[in-house]
Amino acid sequence: MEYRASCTICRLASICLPIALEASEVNRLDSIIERSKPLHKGEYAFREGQPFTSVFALRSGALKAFAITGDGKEQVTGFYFPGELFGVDGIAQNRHVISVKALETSAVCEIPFAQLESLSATLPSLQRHVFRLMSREITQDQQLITLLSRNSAERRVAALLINLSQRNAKLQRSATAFRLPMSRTDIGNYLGLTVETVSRIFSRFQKSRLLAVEKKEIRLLDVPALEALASD
Amino acid sequence: MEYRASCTICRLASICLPIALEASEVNRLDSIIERSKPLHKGEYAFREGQPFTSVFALRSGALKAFAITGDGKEQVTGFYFPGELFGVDGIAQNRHVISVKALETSAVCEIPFAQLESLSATLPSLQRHVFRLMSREITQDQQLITLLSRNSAERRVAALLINLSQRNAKLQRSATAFRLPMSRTDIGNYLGLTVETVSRIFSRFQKSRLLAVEKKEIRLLDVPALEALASD
DNA sequence: CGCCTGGTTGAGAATCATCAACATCTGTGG
DNA sequence: CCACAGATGTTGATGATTCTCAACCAGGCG
Repeated sequence: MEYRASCTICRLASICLPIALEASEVNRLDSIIERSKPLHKGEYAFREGQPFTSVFALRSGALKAFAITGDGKEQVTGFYFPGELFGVDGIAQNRHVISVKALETSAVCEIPFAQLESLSATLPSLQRHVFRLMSREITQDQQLITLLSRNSAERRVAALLINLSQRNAKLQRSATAFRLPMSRTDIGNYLGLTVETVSRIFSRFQKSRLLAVEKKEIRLLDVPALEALASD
Repeated sequence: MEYRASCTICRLASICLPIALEASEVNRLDSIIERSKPLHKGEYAFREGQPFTSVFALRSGALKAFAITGDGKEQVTGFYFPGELFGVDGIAQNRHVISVKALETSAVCEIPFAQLESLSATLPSLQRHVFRLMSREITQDQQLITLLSRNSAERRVAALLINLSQRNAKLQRSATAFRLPMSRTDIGNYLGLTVETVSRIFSRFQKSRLLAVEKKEIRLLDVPALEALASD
């Protein structure tokens, strides 16, 4: 069955945890990774409050991360695509502070953290890589903070589209035509906007020929203009 | 001179890196830490773009972290208080992606990262602690994201005050009366608000007896009400 | 003393949220 | 395979919150 795949043959190996590891080291990493059956849409990788035991890597599909706020509402804190690591939020307090659920059918690799820790201690490049992945998460969060802080709705949406485009490119997929795996509601929630505003901006961008929207399928028609909007 | 102090006698040892280390281990950590002369107000611990070589711990004073946005403006991403670790933003790309400068005279401990890495490999509890500190940074960033996402100006300010109060408490300082080391402009920038709005909210909170403001000195008069405002 | 930075307050303008109606899509069971 | 219900998305009208512009005040420093 497909989900028994090993890191050695995973086509994401070059952007996932095994990066910078020797073949023999990959095998050692591989041996501690658990691959369970795929997550269907709406199923959870883990939930907020749950004890932290593992970090995860996404092999296929798409996920969203979210927390429940004081007043019981959902707050989307991020989306994950193949090759990306998640679950490190739980290290600090030994339990997860966010929930992660599947936006579509997704395959995840589970990496028991205790074993990753001991393995890291003997594989300096792995240790460094784990540090690096966590640091990247910090960088991304800070970029989102910057985005949410006092930027117009248009800029927020443009920035998200450019970001998704870049992540698609990294996966050797089209940087200009892709499917948004998340709902408009999730996008709005993530960007600190209402659904209505997101919808209006999509319409506006479409009218001004920046992109073509057909339900969840997106085509970026004027990437430079979107980049300008996103970062000016 | 005071800045030659060692971890062993540092009163912050219990909340800083040495936490959970044996005495002999603390000595090994201590031996790699460099303590340079204090940073004066406005001086930098490091600047955005600078090669990443070390992480830092703040011993005294207060710092602010910020990035420069595409259009050349400052974006404040956080404040640091004694016992807190910073600089881990640089790990991912081997150079710093934010700048950190002193809001007042501050003493920092510099920890060369290469040495911290090798030491971590032989001290499991240190490795775990570094992971933990990075994870905490992620958690904090995500809380800020949640705060910035669609929350009223009042809630943002209340949440910051509560957060500062808690961090003060952790330092054995008063949780209800403290000095804001940062300017109103910095607060606004951090919270995604204009200076004027911050100022108005302080006035409003003062009028409704939630707090007493005298320039930078703050007294929280009704912590429960502020907490309710912050997290409802 | 006067300048400059940082902070406060006011009035008007703009952006985005809210409320509401309607359209479309999904998937479930008949 | 179709019909329908609930979820998801779009569009419009209105209003609130916060930004912008502007004046003014206080304190620190040459």
